[in-house]
Amino acid sequence: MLVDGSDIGQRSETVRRANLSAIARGLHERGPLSRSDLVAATGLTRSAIRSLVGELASAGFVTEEGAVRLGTPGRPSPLVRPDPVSATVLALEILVDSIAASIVGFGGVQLEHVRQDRPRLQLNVDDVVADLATMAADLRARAGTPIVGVGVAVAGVVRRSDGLVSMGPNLGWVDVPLGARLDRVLGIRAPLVVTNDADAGVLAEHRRGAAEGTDDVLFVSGEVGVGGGAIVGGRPLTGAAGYGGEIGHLPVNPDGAACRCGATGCWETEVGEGVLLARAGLAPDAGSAGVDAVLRAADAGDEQALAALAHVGRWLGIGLGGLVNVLTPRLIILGGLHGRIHPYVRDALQAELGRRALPAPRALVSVVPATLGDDAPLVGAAELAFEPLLADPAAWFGRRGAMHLASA
Amino acid sequence: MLVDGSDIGQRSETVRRANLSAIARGLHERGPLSRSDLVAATGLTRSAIRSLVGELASAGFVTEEGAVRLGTPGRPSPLVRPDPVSATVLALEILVDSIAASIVGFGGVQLEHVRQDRPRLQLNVDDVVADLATMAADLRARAGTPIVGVGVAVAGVVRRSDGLVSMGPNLGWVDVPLGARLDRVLGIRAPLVVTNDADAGVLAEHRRGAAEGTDDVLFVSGEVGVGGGAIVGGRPLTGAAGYGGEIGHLPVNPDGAACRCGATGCWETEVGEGVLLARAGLAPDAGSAGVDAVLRAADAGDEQALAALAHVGRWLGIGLGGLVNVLTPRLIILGGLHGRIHPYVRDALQAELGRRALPAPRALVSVVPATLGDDAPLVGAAELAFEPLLADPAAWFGRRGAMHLASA
DNA sequence: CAAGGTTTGTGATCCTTTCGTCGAAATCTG
DNA sequence: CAGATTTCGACGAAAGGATCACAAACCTTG
Repeated sequence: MLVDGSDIGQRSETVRRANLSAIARGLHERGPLSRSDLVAATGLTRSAIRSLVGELASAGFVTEEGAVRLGTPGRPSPLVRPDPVSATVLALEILVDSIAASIVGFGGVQLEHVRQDRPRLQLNVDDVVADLATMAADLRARAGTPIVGVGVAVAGVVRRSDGLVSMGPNLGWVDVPLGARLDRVLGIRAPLVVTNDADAGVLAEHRRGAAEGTDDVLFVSGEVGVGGGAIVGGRPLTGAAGYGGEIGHLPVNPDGAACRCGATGCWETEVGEGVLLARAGLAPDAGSAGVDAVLRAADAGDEQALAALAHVGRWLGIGLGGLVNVLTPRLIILGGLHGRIHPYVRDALQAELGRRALPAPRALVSVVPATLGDDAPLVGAAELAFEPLLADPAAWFGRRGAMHLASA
Repeated sequence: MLVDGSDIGQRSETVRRANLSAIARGLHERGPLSRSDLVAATGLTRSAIRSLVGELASAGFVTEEGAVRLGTPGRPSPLVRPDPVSATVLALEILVDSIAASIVGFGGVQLEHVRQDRPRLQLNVDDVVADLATMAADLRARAGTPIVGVGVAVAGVVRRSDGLVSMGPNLGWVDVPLGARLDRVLGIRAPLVVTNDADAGVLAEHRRGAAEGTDDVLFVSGEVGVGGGAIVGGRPLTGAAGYGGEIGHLPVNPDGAACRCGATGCWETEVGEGVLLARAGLAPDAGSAGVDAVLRAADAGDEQALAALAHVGRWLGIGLGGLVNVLTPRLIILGGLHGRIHPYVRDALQAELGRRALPAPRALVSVVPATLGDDAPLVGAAELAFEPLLADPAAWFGRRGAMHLASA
């Protein structure tokens, strides 16, 4: 019997929560701000800001530093600095050829970081979970900070609600209850959220990368498969149940090659790593080193390599054209494989994009390579893990996150 | 220097606005509710509801009726009823073969309605604008109600910010400043918003049609072209600048037929009306009557008609499969042509959809025909026009909308 | 028909949170 | 050093919902 679900009745306490959240979010996303910056940013009065900042400070999340004089007249405003060790999150990443973990502090500072390259095999779930748990325990011991959330980015189709990986074609996973398993093994009493690697990637680029300040973004991340994530109107595009953005399986050539998903002619079958390698005359599973070889060959003027890149570029443009018509992003970010080959495929891509996309949306969009590299999903997972804290900082005032306890 | 843009500082007056908005929206979308229903719906106290409803009542937007006894123990709660004539909107629709106008009252009641069929020609902008103005003036004179907003749905690519129709292939329009022109001609001092017909359609189905209560919806409306609109996470999918959802121009067959948009192999070229008619052996411009003929022939077992329908059904499934992977809707609504042929293409569509969509999102989605018919865009335009009122009812307390004035 | 239970409306008062305004403090400029 | 500028800190004011007690209206039961 809800009127709107979110538009539920508001009370004065709601206001404080929202304002506290706005301040915490501002500090987390933009770094240290003076109190007067916060006044300007929120439109609240100095009195209100003082009270709110004071609350955050006494809870330990921020510190107030003596005013820095910056040459302007008037009494200088003290700097409010998010304290990185007051609240941290654990971010985990499961990609096709590596797993990684990091601990990120409030404000976005990476405090600890480990990456473990893995042979590109079908990764055994038990091994991955166990290894991540070890890595996490190690990092936590080193950092010694309270954990307020856990974010996991995985190369697969993920149901947000419970972290079920319904399908991870490149990992060989089917219906793996990753969220539940990690939650049990890690024993961290803080919210855990699992998401698709590209969805995490676009969040990362939006918060701390090429898409800062842009509210309509499409992120395409090509590795073995092609993943995608989007920000639409400033919020992540997650469809029902939190699946969503599987743009690699857009049918672009229905009578084309068979795809690992069972269909034929998915976008992935025209722009994936395997296609590029095969068309360049290499083994489709030559991996990252193979891609390097293709690019070197192209630099040297090798016809076959250039043709392979042209093919991928053209089909990138075709698929992106369709996606531009549907989603109208202002920015398309190419990550992973496609970020690397961007300089080589740019012209073919743009030509085809110009042909496929409708003029009006076409005029708005630009295509750029990603700026965060391999760590994008990890950064995004961390950002996602911070969400509960940022949405309602007051809820964390009592408990200082999960320290070292596994019991209820 | 905004912290979030929307997450701007909140104050106590924000709370009242939000609560007033929640009540107004609840009444508009659900119809009359008792005060105790509102208490349950919003989570506010009886005192608060009393005060808020009182405010709406004294502004004239709602009336309170003597309690209806419904057999349950306890004091009966008076019914709060939105007053349809207290605030109305003007909705306009420009489709390929008809234009229409209606006046819709608060609560969603259609008070006046006119539709004018037009020969399917390139519609002259001046004529359309003039005719709509006449229709609107006529309706307004008959209704005599205050207008709080104007919504326009048009079969074209629309920039929301200013109502520019950048392209209306089936109308023969290019870069028509429809919003500005209508605003000038109508002379109504109330917000005017222009939107794509399919975007309006999905909003209508979401509020008052097949998708009530479903937060992830894809609406496909086939007429001469193929339009689309989506609701994602409860909110309309409008990309940058308010373009968006042009799913008819998804490339599904890059080496296929030429599309009116200039590209080749757009979805539209496989599932549009012209394709169905041509494959059934009729003239591609036989229009609605032609479609009827095809369906009758199919009923009679005509091979060619059945094959044509099978073709469209198959390609519908292909395109929808891709869109399911990207957007993960819970419901796909087929409107216009595709709603009419749904019974005939269902099997081919489902078969192909099952093959193209990934299992997880596939399992969530169902495909149904639209329930609102030709008026869907009109209803959606009205809903959109109500948005300013619903978002902040208090802003309308003083002025009772625009009555009959054209001056500033 | 009367008594008791249940639900809701009403009004007074309290609590929370922000706003507005004051004088004081800290800095730059001339 | 005086003046201008900007901010701080603190106080009371204002707004709005919550709480509580009580009355009203309905049902059920004997």
